[in-house]
Amino acid sequence: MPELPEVESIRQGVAEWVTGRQIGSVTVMHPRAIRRHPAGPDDFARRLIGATVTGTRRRGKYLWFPLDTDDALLCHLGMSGQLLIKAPEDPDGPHLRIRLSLDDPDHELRFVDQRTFGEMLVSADGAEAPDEIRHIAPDVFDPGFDPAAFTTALRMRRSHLKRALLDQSLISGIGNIYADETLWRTRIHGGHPTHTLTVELVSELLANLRDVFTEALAAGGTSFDELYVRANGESGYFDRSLAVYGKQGQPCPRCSTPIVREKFTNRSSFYCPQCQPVA
DNA sequence: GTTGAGTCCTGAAAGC
DNA sequence: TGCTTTCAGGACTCAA
Repeated sequence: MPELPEVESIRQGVAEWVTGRQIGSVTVMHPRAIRRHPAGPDDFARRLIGATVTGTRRRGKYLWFPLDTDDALLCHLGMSGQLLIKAPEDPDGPHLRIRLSLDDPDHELRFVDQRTFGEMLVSADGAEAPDEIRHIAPDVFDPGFDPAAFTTALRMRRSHLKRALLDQSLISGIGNIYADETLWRTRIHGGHPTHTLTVELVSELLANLRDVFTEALAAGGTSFDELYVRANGESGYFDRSLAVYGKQGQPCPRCSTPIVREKFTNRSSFYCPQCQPVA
């Protein structure tokens, strides 16, 4: 499940292979992969063919490839999306959704997505900042991220903390795994009312979030199965460092109390009932 | 503004 | 063994 560290690992992995490369051909194997490109696969391909990729950028879980046409190829990996650099002669595999050939005879870019929650689209004039993600807030590593503004916005919410952390219009890049890990490090329950949070606690939360992301990025991301791999096909190994996510019944690394799993906003949440008492 | 439910989808795992 | 059901997740929509 790609969250910020996984998406950033993938961005770094594909950058050297696509930057400066001209797109040769585009094949859309599954229409759902471009469902937010309403003009259809022919238009999708027409806008890409002949364009040169000028870089790779990311905001939260979205990444995009600015093009020399001022358009951008925007991508969200959803639950199971992968961007892979492959040799053209490598077998397609059953979940190949989009293939982009480059002016590099030995490599091509493939969008592979088992569960088809991921998508690509061409954003018109989106090279600098695609319109389609203008509602996505900066992530914690974005130079435009304002901790004071985030703290104010969070405390003005009448919601629960975990739900707010997963709201990409408030802060981006956080998914279920890193939300649970950050909450555990901050010793706070996801159901904590946002309007009762102190400034100091939000500051501690953000510091822990940065730490979790930084450590995960250094590990190449979290891989539970083959659904997340880096551009070179290798798995990340941060799952070995997870304290609570997926650890129900196992001892809390801090106090040895068994980790609890419960449904929260239609998602599984994992927490230590001793370290993170219900608010 | 916020919540909760529903939708999309696939494949593994569990249940029968 | 084979079929059916459940589950996992992110983004989005919609009714309340």
